[in-house]
Amino acid sequence: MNEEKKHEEAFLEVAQHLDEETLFIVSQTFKALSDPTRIRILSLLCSGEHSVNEIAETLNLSQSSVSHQLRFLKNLRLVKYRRAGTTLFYSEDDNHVMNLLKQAIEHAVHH
Amino acid sequence: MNEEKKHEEAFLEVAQHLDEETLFIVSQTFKALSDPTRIRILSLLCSGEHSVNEIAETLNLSQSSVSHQLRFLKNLRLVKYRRAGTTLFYSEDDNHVMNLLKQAIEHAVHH
DNA sequence: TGTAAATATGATTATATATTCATATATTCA
DNA sequence: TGAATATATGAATATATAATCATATTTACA
Repeated sequence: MNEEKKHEEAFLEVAQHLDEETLFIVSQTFKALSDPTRIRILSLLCSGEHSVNEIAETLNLSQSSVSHQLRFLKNLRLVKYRRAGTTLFYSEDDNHVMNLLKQAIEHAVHH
Repeated sequence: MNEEKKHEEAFLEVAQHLDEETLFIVSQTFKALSDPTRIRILSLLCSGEHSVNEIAETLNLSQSSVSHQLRFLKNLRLVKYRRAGTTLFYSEDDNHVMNLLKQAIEHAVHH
C-alpha cells in the first residue's frame, strides 16, 4: 500500500468517528466564513491591518456592526489587534483559516 | 516581481472587490459546512455512497432530518444520487468543497 | 391494482444570528 | 479634569435555520 492510500484510510477513520469537540471546532470555523460581512472583513484584512473605522468606511458598514463581527472573529482567534492610541488595528491571526477562505474565493471566481 | 508575488496581488485585487455573486457562492458554500449534521453526513459520504436510511441509522438521525439536509446539499450540488429501486444512494459531487472539509477536519484533529 | 418500503415534503416550532440603536468605556491631550 | 475620538457593549428586533411530526410521493412487486 502506498503512502497516499494510507493517508486516505487514516482520514476516513477520523472522519467517521468525529468526536463532539472536533465537530464543534470545524462547524464553528466554517460558520465564521459563512457570513458575507465577515467574508468581506477578512478579505480586506488580507491586504494588511486596518482600524475598525477604516473597515466600516471601506466596506460601507456601521461601526457597531463591524465591532460586533470583529469580536466574533476575535473569539475564534481568526483576527488579532494592536492598539495605537484610541485606534485599534485589526489583522489576520489564522493562516490556515485564511487559506480556506482564499481557496473558496478563487474557486468561486474561476467558475 | 516573481510569480508568487503576482499571484498574491491578483488575489488581493479580487478579494477587495468581491461582487455580490461571488460573495453569495462563497458564503453558501461555507454555510453548508457550518452545521454538525451536514459535516457528519458529508464525512460519511467520504467513504462511498450510502442510502438515506443507512445515513440516518449510522449517524443516529431521523430519516426526515437526513432527507432535508440531503436536499440542501443537493441544491448546492455538493452531493448527487443514483436510484436503485426505491433506494437512493447518495454520494459526493464536489471534490473542491470536500477538500475544504477534509483540510478543516485534519487541522482540527491535529491541534 | 393494492400493499409495502424508501424517500420527500410542508407546516410548525424552537433556537440562532445579524443588524440597529443607544449608550458605555477607554485613550489622548489641552 | 474635561472634551474629543475611537471602539465596545447590551438590548431589541427581524430573519434564518434545524429538527420534528404528519403525510405525500415514488417504486417494486405480488
